[in-house]
Amino acid sequence: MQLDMNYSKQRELILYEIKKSKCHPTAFEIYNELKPGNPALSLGTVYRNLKLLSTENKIIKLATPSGPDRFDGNTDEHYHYYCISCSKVCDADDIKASDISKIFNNPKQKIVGYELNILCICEECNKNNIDVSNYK
Amino acid sequence: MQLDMNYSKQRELILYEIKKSKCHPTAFEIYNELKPGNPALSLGTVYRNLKLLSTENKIIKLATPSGPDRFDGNTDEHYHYYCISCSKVCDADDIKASDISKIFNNPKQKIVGYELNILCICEECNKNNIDVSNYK
DNA sequence: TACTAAAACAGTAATTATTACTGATTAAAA
DNA sequence: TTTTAATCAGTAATAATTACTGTTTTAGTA
Ligand SMILES: [Mn+2]
Ligand SMILES: [Mn+2]
Ligand SMILES: [Zn+2]
Ligand SMILES: [Zn+2]
Repeated sequence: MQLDMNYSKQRELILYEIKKSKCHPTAFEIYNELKPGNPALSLGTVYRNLKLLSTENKIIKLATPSGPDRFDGNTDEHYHYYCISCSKVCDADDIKASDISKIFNNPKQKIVGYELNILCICEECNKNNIDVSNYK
Repeated sequence: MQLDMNYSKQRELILYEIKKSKCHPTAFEIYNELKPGNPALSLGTVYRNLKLLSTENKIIKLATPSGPDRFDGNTDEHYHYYCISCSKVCDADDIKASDISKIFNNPKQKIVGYELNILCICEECNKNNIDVSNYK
């Protein structure tokens, strides 16, 4: 895995962990995953590298409707399902930026990207008949 | 302005302030706006009421790509431009939920809404020729 | 390889955003 | 009215994130 930026053992570890993960982990989740095998790792290092990696476009920072920021190793522009019941974040692989841009008519702003969270009840929560009247 | 929930002077003030505002203020901005005319108002009361008002669907809580939550007195489903240079949030009035729903094919999840932030350089920042290579 | 400078580290402190607690006040219900 | 429940202000606590500091690691160069 190429960093294209200054190397450190920790930076490589953190990037590898995010790339491997499919569940859009938080900084703290990444830290907890790596800590057992790397006891000297500090949470500050995780935060610092997540910020650096995202400004270098190696990863994407996701703001979700509630809770801490999440991180995504898939840097292709794509969008997310967000379950309002269990807060799970899943990729919406079938929606493309070109589809979204189609719904505009001549915005005055210069558009540089989209963040789309599709609020939903995920399959699993739906099976469990979650009462959803309290949410939103 | 009807509350349809327990009344308090502070609750009414806060709701009125959000409804009046066009700029999607943060809790702290609302507090600062109201404090001079209401010296006894506490920030905790602002947070508590913002949470209550949004669970009662009187207002909407907005998560933005960075910074604290913002609040919106317009509860019609609508979407936002978010300037990556100055963090300004503007309504995207021309995009409808039905337009967004069109771009799906049979999601497994039960969709309950969308949060779309259109990342952009706003008109004003664009005029000022903001260098944008450092962003995103 | 050895030297130097820059970057990154761990550990900790500080800051920001938000929520929880407590005893006093206000609103709603009886 | 009297009673009960909700809300308040003020404060403390928690969660998320960033900043600081002295040490270690990496990178550039002789
Ligand atoms: Mn993703
Ligand atoms: Mn709005
Ligand atoms: Zn779920
Ligand atoms: Zn701007």
